[in-house]
Formats: sequence, structure tokens, C-alpha cells
Amino acid sequence: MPRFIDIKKYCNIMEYNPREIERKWQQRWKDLKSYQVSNQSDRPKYFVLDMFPYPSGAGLHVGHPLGYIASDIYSRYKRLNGFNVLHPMGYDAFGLPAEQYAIQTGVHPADSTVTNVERYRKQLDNLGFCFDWDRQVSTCDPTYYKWTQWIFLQLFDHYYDLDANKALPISALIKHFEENGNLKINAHNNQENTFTAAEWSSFSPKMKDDVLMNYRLAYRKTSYVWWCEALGTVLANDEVKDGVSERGGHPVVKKAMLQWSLRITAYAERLLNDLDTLDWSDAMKAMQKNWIGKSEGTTVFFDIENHDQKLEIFTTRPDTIFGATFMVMAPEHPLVQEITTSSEKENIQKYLNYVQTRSDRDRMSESKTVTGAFTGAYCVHPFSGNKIPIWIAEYVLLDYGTGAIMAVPSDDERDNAFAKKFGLDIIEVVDKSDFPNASLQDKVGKMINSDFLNGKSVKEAIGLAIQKIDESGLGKRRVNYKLRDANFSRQRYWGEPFPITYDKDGVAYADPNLPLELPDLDDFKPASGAQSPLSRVKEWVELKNGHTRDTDTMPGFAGSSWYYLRYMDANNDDEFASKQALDYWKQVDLYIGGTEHAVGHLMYSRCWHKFLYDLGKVPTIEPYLRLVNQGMIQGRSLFIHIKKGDGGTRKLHIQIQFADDKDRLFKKDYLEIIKNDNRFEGIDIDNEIDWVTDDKGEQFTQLTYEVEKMSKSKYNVVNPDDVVEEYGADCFRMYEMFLGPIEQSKPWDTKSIDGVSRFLRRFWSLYVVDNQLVDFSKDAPSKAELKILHTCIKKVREDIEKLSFNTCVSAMMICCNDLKSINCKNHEILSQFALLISPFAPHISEELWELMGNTTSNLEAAYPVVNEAYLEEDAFTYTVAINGKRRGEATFPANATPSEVEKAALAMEVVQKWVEGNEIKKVIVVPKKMVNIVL
RNA sequence: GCCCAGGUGGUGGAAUGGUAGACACGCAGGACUUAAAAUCCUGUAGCUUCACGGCUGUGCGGGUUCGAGUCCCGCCCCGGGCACCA
Repeated sequence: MPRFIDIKKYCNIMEYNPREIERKWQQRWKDLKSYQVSNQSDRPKYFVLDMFPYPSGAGLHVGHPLGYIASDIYSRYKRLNGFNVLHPMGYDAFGLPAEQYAIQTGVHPADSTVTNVERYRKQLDNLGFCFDWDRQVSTCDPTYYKWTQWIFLQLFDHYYDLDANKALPISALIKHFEENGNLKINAHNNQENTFTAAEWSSFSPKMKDDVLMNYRLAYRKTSYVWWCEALGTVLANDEVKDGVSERGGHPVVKKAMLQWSLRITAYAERLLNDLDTLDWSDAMKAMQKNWIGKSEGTTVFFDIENHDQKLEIFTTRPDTIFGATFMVMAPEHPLVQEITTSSEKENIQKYLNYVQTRSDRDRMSESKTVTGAFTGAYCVHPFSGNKIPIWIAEYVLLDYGTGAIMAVPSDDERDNAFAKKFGLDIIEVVDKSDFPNASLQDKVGKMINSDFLNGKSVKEAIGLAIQKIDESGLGKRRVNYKLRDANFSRQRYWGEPFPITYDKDGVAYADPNLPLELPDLDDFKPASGAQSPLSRVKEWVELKNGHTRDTDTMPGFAGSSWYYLRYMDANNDDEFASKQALDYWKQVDLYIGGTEHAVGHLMYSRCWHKFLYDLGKVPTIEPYLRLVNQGMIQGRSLFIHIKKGDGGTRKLHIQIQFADDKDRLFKKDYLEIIKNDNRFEGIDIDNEIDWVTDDKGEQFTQLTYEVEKMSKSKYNVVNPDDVVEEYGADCFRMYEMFLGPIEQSKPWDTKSIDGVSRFLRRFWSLYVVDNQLVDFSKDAPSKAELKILHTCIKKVREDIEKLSFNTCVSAMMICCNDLKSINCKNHEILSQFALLISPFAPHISEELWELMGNTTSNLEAAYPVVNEAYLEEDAFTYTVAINGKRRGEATFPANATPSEVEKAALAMEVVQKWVEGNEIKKVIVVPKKMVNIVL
């Protein structure tokens, strides 16, 4: 027979060509504005949010879209289920990298940001996301930061009233001061002195301003902050890691500066309690709880011998007060100088000098080293009257509690170590003999050696002790938090300017003319004396009325603390979002992002939301109802091993693109690499690298791999654009999901993407065979077809709800394999299947949907619904086990009764064989599952 | 040190307390092809057996149960967070 070239193969458009299909549908969605979302709808709303990306110069790598794919699938799923879904995207575009880049290259941050944003947008569009781009926001856009500044001014203009348990206007506070001074006000503050109404009215404007600052939710105070000379800015605690800046690894020092702070501590209790209302992982809640760090206890004033002053301590274990054998103050405690006796002066000074030389890094790395010094002074125990020595030690921190503790070496490990080192008394006060596994500080046991507490349980004793301390005026019940007010000033250019001016006395005024735009600049280096670059722009700083502007800018979390609200009404010029929009969208229903923002962004954001709630501006108490943390996609780094003189080897990263699929690096590629890579200078190619010759005579060296963070510096970055170009966006999306559970971190391995690619081609071939559209049957589907499809629908629906996307992909693969094996051509079955896959692979889904004769997008269709009737089985295969071990199986009809199953199972040959000569003790029948015969 | 999550084939991973390893990757064999690619079929935890089968297996050691990857107790290891927080 003559052979013909299959012409159709080369010219027929019906071959599965992902890139062509994807371009077609992306264009069509754009033309039809398919993803535009209205704020007016009869449909129920659903708000799906991705964490705000920072548009870095490096663009996206394959790890970034993981969360976006998941949220996109969920959004599409919700939409097909009849919801009006908001799924927006935008950019957290202010920040240090753009500014650093500007310092190095002179490119204005605004320009590099635009370039980077465009690149991000292109990469995101390439993946077929259903973002409503009409709602895009960018924190560096004046129409956006106008409202960031507006919220800041609201914070500036409010204080936290503890009686109302909400933020109230400063004007109400001023009124109160005018009438009553600050004596009766129950407000969150850091005001040390009290004053009367008369005193208030006699205060100068500057003094009034200073007092109000101690109440405002956004306030200025002199604080010790991390100053990074190399970056020319102040950094937040979480931007400093191991004593160096997180970005760039530059050294940092503590420096006293007048800074804006946010009084987030006022919201500590609500931030803690309202966690209960959220559908977040326990891990995430635990992190927030730890960060807030609530502890309940009491303060106690101890008399100091020969002094009028008292030493105030905070303890959560007042029950152990009879075990207090010494006191410890923080070295920086203001009383240290006053109470140190002349004989101990020298010793104490020596210790203080030592403490000063210690960086926080030293303190952290040697946290087990016990150090301290005796002041020579003594406290008097309020109950026993005993003399208790007062020490100072760096393990007590000035800014936690009262900066001083009563040390109970019998029930606290650090106190115990301290007592042992310095030979101080230890008095046992809790008998833990009934709790052999309890550790030193567990709150269990019976009180001993404790006067009026003897015989009580620890829990009872705590209550009793607090009561007694309170009654006798020795101290007060107190709740302490680890949470600190947030520093809100940065001495940098690329951030929101503060809409605040100061008169010649330094009194702060709000500038209501918003937005206050960043002035243009061509030199982005910090000004001298730790001043922001803005301080150089005299014409901007100095105003005609004699006021000067604040020259700092806001930190990154300012813009990102409320961006989800702006999406609700992104183009509103009159408000940050209209009441109508806020009342409709309410809050984020599902938030997907990484754990790196567990305590920073999420805490600030929740705080701002609660503040806006207090103002009546948002209708809900929490911003993010359900939170899911996606894992990281890690890189697979490859290493070449270089022999060292001492017989060992050192390894160097090799750009992954140079290795073959067996992690081999050929010599010819190695020679290419070393041309442009100075890391390889001086390496003796023949003697320091092991070369092996393959069967084709080519020399290669075997590389090893490690899983690391994906980053340019590790030469392991995979760009999604490349993967999409080769396999298509649908395949990329499904493969990222197929890799494993969304919460788990896992390494990217391009090799196994073939499995998903094959699946999509098989899936396509259900509809198109030999480049011809299948001649679909319009008959009623068979029972078998319905069962296959509905098994899949059920699984996919259940698992999307659980965000278990990897098993959804598996289920669809199974469905495809099963339909293929029965050669399904049924129109109804196949169109339902095409629809089922659409959240995952929207392009191929639309294309097939259209090929099957639909004239409208399947975005308007209803997601397939399971009909349980199709899943019913006529018969079940039972596992037959003897003594719990599987010995065989048997099929019984669905309506078989347990006793029928038992009888039939016992009659089986295999069972007979095992039972022979033994007595049957028990038979367990689990309907539809198994029979277990116990001998 | 404390808190949280996890440990299953060569690999990624599946498994409402119901009898492991779904679905894929890889590998091996086969079909088609002059050949290769692609595609399709078969096999694939380990040990043992010609085979039927049997034994052992979800980090380790105990326990509960007719039955444990799953629940309980005690360890070990890896990842994440916090770290002198009184």
C-alpha cells in the first residue's frame, strides 16, 4: 500500500495547540471585559484576595503564582456557582529596593516602578487570571496614597477610650481636659503626669501638643530605633535579622530619634480576642497570639530599706511570693543609680559598662550565660518582713512589665540559674510531688512554706495572693502584652509623605490638603544627620506661613494595611471607598498568601480595620475571614564539585539550564559558563573537576542537587514565561496545583510537568480525534458514563472547597482515563467535563466548550452539580480478613445483610483454609467495606 | 529552650480508625516506526517462591482496638515561628 503524508497533521487547526488557544481566549476575555466586576448585583458576593506583591526588578519566578493560581481557581469556581466574585490585583509599589536602585543608577523610583509593574502585569496576564484590572491599585499612586494619608490623619486625630473601648476624636479628649484635666479619663496613653482642668488651660500650645501626643493613636515620641547607616534609614524590628538589615545585610545600630508611632497596643485585647472569629490555621493564630503575648498578673510594690522609693515589680506568679529570695532590676532601670550603696558602686558601674558593650546580637546568642551584679540595697518582703537583696542583670528587660522582678529561684528557671551562680537562697514553695512530669514553671502543685497560702493549689493561691496584694494596697492586678507600638517613620524618599506640618515651636498640625504629593528629586541618598532625602527639598519643606513639613515618609505597611478596601471601589475620588461598596463587599472572604506576613502585615492590617470600624467607616470587625498560607515553591539548586588540595571538595552553584535531565554538566557547557563567571577563575579544569566520558564519547561531570529558596543568587530560578511558552498556561496552572497540597513547601521540578501535559492532550483527544471533532452522541448518557462523571464532580467540588487542588487534578485525570477506556462520545457528559475543568484550565475549557457548539463563554455557565443517584453501587467488594490480616475479597450485593455477608464469607475457600482447626471467636462485618474473622 | 507543622516507594504525593502507596514522574519490557520522537499497552515497595502464595513494611519504641499511616504515651529527625517576656 502506498503511504501518504498525513496532510491534516500539518495544517489542521484542531490539533491541541495551547499557546494559540490561550492567546485567543485571553484576547477575547479582554475584549468582552469578561472579568469586570460590578458593585451592584443580586448575586451573593465573594471576595478572594491575594497578598499584595512588591513589583521587584527580577519579575516573577514560578513560586510567585502558586497562590494566585489557587485563588484564581477558587474565584472561578465561586463565580460558576452563582457568586459575584471580586478577585483583584495590585502593587505594593513603595519601598526600599526601588530607592536603592535609584541611588545606584539614578533611575527615578517612579520610573523603575512603572517598568516593573508593566512586566509583572504581562507575566500575570500570560497565566490567564481572572483579575478585574479596572480595580488595580498601586500604593505609590497619589490617588491611592491620598487615602493612606487620610487614614493616618484620622489616627492622628483620635485616641483610644478604654471605657467606650474604641477610638474617639481628640476633640472629645480636649473637651474632657478642659473640664476635668486628665484625672478621670480612662484612655490608652503614655502620659506620665496628671493635671487638672486649670493646669491644662494654663499649658502653652507646645505643652498641650506634647500631652495630646501621649494619647493620639498616631503620635510622636523619642524612641530608640534601628538605624542603618548603609541604607540611610530606620528599620522596624522585623526588618532586622541577626543584628543586620534583612535587606542587604548591613550593620545596624540603636539610635534615639523623634519618630511617629502607631498605638497598636491599644487594640491588643481586641486583636487577641477576635482571632476566635476567624477561620485561620491554628499555627497562624498561635503566631499572632505569641506576638501579642498577653500575660495576666499583678504588680507589687516592695519597700526599699533606707529609701522612700518603692520597687515595683510585675509577676504572673504572685502565689510564689514567699519564695522570692532576691530582686532583679534591668540594668537600665532608673532606680539603679539611686539605690546602689557606695561599697557596690564600682562593681555596679563595671557591670553597666559591660552591658553597654553588648549588642542585642551578643545577648541573644549567649542567652544562657548568667551575669549580674549586687546593688548593695535590700527590699523588705511585704508579708514575711525578710530582707531581700536587690541585684541587676541583663536577663531582666526594661521595657517589659515594670523592668524589675521578684526572683523566685524555686519556680523559675532563669532565677534558679541566677541563684545558683551567685549563691542566693532557694526556698521551695510549691510541692509538686503529685506531678512528677511537671517542669519548674508549670502552674501545678500545693503551696508550702507560704504562710496564709499553705495547702492551697497553685491556681487557688494565685487568686488569693492577688486579692491579698490588692486589699493591702501592695499592688494591682495587671495585664501585660509583649506587643509594642509600631514605629511609623522612615528616613527615606520612596514612601508616603506625612501630611503634617510643624510651627516654630514644634507643634504638629494636620495638613488637610490631600494628597500631599512626593516632590520630585534627583538625588535619593539620605541627607546628613540621619535626615530623610526630603529634607533637602527646601521649597517643599518650608511653607509660607512659617511652618515646616515632616520630612520622613511612612513605612511599607502603611499602604498595605488597607489596600483590600480600596479594591472595593478603586476609582473613588471622594472617599477611600463608598459606603455602598463597603456594605456590599464587607470584608475579604478568602485570603491567600505566605506566612512571612504572619505578624507584620496581618497585625497592622487588622488594627487599621478595627480603627476604621470604630469610626463607623467599615461594617465588619475583621478584614480577612478565611486565611490560607501557601507554601513556598523552592528551587532545585545544582552544584559542581571542585577538588581542594586537602582532599575535600568545595561546591559552586551551576545555572540549572546548563544541566541535562540527569543533572550532568557537559564539558563544552562548562567552558561556556566560565567565560562570563568569575567564580570559576583559577580553577584547574582537568585536575580539580572529575570528568566522566559517556557512551558517545562526550565528557561530563555529575552535579549534585539541594533544595533551596528560589533566587537569582542560587542560580536556580525558573521563569513561568518559559514554562508557559513550552507547555501552555493551562498546563502550568494545573501542574503547580498537582505538585501537592497548597500549604506545603515543595521543590519545583520541571521534568514531571510532562504528566500534566500528557493529561491535557489526552483530555483534548476526548473531543478531537485524528484532527476531527468527535461525532458526539446526543443520546442519553449511559449509566457507566454518568457514574464516571459524577464521581469526578463530587470529588472536585469537595476538594475545591477544601482547597485541596492536587487531588482535584488527580480526580480529573481518573475521569479522563475512565471515559477514554469506555470510548465516551456523549455530548452531555463531555460538555459537563469540559466545564468541570474550567477553573483549573480555563483556556482549553473555553475552546472545547465552543467546539461543542456553545456560542457564549462558559464563564456564564453553571458549575456541574453531583447527582448522588448516579453514584449508587449495585454491589460492593468486601475485603475478607482473618485476625485483621487481608486474605481475600468477595463481592456482595448492596442490599446484602451483615448476616448474609458473614455466612457467605465463612463459606469461602480461603476462609475455610485459615479457619480449619480453629474456633471462630467473633466475626465483624463492616457494611460495604469488609469482613474480619477473629480466631 | 518554647510554640506550630511534618516524617509514607527511586521522586512528587493519595488514603471519614476498615486493611497502604490513588494520581503522576521515573524506570523496565512490549506495540507502532527504516529509525527516532510522539502515542498506546504491560509491569514497577522490599524479601521469598517456578508458580499459587507467604512474610515484612507509613521515622523509632511501647499502648488502645477485631483492625492503627490515622488515636494515646515516650523518644529521634527535618522545616517554620518566637526567643532571657517575669
